[in-house]
Amino acid sequence: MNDHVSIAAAARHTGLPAKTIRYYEDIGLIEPARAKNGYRAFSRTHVHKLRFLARARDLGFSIGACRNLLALWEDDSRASADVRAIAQDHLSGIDAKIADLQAMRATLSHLIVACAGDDRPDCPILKGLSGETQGV
Amino acid sequence: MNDHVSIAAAARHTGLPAKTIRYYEDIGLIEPARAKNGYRAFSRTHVHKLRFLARARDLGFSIGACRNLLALWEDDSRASADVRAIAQDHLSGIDAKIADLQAMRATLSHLIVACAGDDRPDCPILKGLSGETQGV
DNA sequence: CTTGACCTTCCAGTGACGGGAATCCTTATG
DNA sequence: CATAAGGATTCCCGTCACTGGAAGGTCAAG
Repeated sequence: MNDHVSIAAAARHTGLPAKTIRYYEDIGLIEPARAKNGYRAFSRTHVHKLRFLARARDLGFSIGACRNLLALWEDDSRASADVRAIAQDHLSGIDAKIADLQAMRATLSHLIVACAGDDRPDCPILKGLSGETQGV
Repeated sequence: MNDHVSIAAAARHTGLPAKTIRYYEDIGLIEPARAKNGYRAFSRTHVHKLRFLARARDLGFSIGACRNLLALWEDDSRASADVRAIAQDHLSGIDAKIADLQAMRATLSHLIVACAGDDRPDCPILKGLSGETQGV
């Protein structure tokens, strides 16, 4: 019992805001014990889980994916293929987002390069946004 | 009056869902006229504005940035520098996001490569997420 | 006894819409 | 003339993953 820590300590150990930890309890990701006064009491295991969650979120996994990863993490008889599938899926999503952003970046930087950026009103960026095709 | 079109026609002309057009009116981006029956009536100018918004959103500009761009677009005495500043700012944001995603991508793909992805429980991905440093 | 640092719950807001209900307007058909 | 279909309207809730803040309970120190 003595090795349980408060939410502020759990926050310090994991880098997560206390608010976020409460939220994770709300949505059923963790179930910390309660002290007699009603305060949350986090065991070492819970802190470890929270650190796992923090890292997974840092890597961009959604809460849903984190839930699945956490379940696999706790399942000693898991198949690593299941974990890999989740990670691979997420990687595909990341790649898609990168591709989208790079396409935006390309268009936008073309427009920016073409724009004088002075005090005159003539502006290729606005022209591009209003649909006029730019000469190459 | 006759050259005004319904919201469905405006949606067709711009590629925006009708719901989105109503939302843009809600937040004050456009102010379509109303027919006697209460239906929205979009002039050619409004459709043009909506197309502008659609393209700007496609390039990832936030609604706030779109509002500013639209104001500059309608201001004949604008300075192209102001437009350029908004675009440049957005480009920086895109670059930051790309960098974030590429960092995630790097970590994640290392973990995926290291994972056998078979029916055994041993899994470098879970180990990585739980904080164990992987040997290089 | 009070102050201040914690902790609790609950409610509201974020960005940019999307889904769906309940209702109204117009036109075509039986 | 009744009605059905196909649009249009407003309004409210849900999304995702939190974040901020209010109102109040708990505890150790001075």
